[in-house]
Formats: sequence, structure tokens, C-alpha cells
Amino acid sequence: MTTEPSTTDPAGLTSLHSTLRARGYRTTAQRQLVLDAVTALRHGTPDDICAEVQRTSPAVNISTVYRTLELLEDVGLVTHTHLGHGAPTYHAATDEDHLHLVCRDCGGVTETDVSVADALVQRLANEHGFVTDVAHFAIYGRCPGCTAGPPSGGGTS
Amino acid sequence: MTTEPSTTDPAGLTSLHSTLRARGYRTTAQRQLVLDAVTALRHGTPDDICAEVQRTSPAVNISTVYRTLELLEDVGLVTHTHLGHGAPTYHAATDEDHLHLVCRDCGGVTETDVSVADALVQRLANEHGFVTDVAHFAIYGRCPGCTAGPPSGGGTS
DNA sequence: GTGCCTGCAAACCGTTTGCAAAGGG
DNA sequence: CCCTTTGCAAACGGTTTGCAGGCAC
Repeated sequence: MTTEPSTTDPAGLTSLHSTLRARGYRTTAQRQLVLDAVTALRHGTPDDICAEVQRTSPAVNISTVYRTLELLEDVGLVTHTHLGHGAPTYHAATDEDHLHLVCRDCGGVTETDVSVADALVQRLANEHGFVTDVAHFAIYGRCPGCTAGPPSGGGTS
Repeated sequence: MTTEPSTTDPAGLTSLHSTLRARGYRTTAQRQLVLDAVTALRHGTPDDICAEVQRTSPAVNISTVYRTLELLEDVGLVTHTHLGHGAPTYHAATDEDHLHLVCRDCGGVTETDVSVADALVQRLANEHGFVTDVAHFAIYGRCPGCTAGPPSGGGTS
């Protein structure tokens, strides 16, 4: 597995290799493919990620994707966010953290800078000693469009 | 909400009846039992609620509980919150809204007044025209205990 | 060569649905 | 009496697990 500090490194394969090695894990093609897929999709469910991986390597199994996502999260290369009802979405750690605003009516998802929650994070730290990971859950409510006119269908939970 | 100050009304049966009637729904024993269970448990999953209902009426089916919870939420008598990975927890609308702080390490859940998020809600309204329902998703992070010492097991997602 | 990692299939949890019977208005 | 609501059973989406074989180290 050629792991030279290449210039066109899709998703930090080098960092994958060393990060895994540092924790005693092995480097495998599947793990690289999953990391690449997470990075490419930006907001992928395990299923999305599996499909993306299978475009390159059709034999890769969904259970491997689950196991790999857990492992990559454990070593800090990916994170996941709950947008509601269904499967979580995965993000590469190299991506900027962001908040997801999901609309209860249309189901639309808007991204926002985490800094909008700075005051909340501060208060939770000061008043409860709680260290907040704001990006882990979406923020639920009603988007401008659906607040104005009537709902348009969709709908997330 | 029409909330007559009744004296011995377990969970607002009166309000249940009129609320349902107002929307053209029928009043049934199951619906009263489910509302009572939600109120009694304060933080119950559909499964918890079903078990509680079945203590009184063993024949009630889990699918009825799901259908009823959806209906009660639709008419505004209950709400649900996602605490993480698993099943959502249901709350009676008569209960005060509150935030849930869930710890990534021990899985513990702490309740907080929604007002800690006032600044966030304001900013989202001003900057994005987004009307936030802060209580719908938990707030994820690390509790004081787990920030100090090492993790203690558990773990929610 | 050793033991981690993978593919496969089956189990699993939470939830939804189709249907016929029961019961509320 | 009609039509909503229910119980049952089966299907469903998403996820986890046990196992035998394969591959990284």
C-alpha cells in the first residue's frame, strides 16, 4: 500500500495510516475507501457511504462500513450528527464543524457556523460544568419559508 | 390549551376528551391510558409507555401506542425528544419544557431550563429567521463527572 | 504464522403497515 | 349503523453480531 506523502491525497490517506498505526489498528483498503467516501459525500449516511465505496469496490459489505465508521470515529477522523428520525450523517474531521438547522415542516437542513451557539456553550460550562459538543445533534425548528407560508410536506422528526 | 383546574384529574382526561373532540377524534380508553402513562413516566420511550399501559390493560398493543403517541403529539398533548441513538422519549405537554444534557461518556441525562438557550434562539431568529424548538434534541457533551475523571462506561450517541 | 479484519447471513431493535374485528358517536 | 380505532402479524429500515476465511503485519 503505497503511502508516500503524495500531493494529491484525497482524504489524508497518510494521516489515516499513521493514525491507525498509532492506535494499533491495521490499514486496509476498506478503511481508506470509507474515509474517502465520508470526505467526498460531506453528509453521508452509512448507506450512502457504502454505496459510494461500492462504486470502487463492490464487494465491500455494509457491516464493514459500520465497523469502520465506529473505528474512524474512535480515532477521531470522523464524527456523526443526528439530523432526526433516520440514520445519522457522517463528516470528516477535516471538515469544519457546523450546526444543522432542520425544519420540522419541510425537512430542509441548513448549515450554520457553530459560533452562533457560543453563548449557550459558555453558560452550560459555567452553570453546569458541561462541555458541549454542539454539532452532535441538529437544531430543530421551523425555517423562514415554512414560518411564512404553510408547510410544504416533507417533515423530519 | 384548555386546562381547567380540575382537582383529581390524573393527566387531564377532561382536556384529552375535549381536545380530541375538537379535532374530530374519538375518545378511547387506550388514548387515556397512553396519556396517563406519558405523564406518569415523564421520560418514557414508546416501549416504556406500552409496558406502563399494559399494567392496567394488558391487551393494548405496541402499535396502538405508536399510533396514539403520534396522534397526541399532533393535537399538542405530548412532545418527544431525541436523546441519542435509541427510541425517543415522550413528555406530557403539561410538563415544563426542559433541555436534556446527555453525557457522551456515562450516558447520564441532566435536565436544564430552556432559558439557558435563549441567546441561541434569539440569534437563530435574528440571523436566520429560524424558529427554534430547543427541547426537541438533546444537547450532547461531557458532564462534570466525566470531564474530571476518566469515563465510567455507559455511553450514548 | 498470528491474529486482526472482512464478507456473509442471521438476528436484532424500533417502527410502520394491511387487514379484519371491535366499539365509539 | 357507519366509520374510526384497535389488535394482530408481517414487513420494514437501520444496526449489530457470530462465524469462517483472508489478509496485514
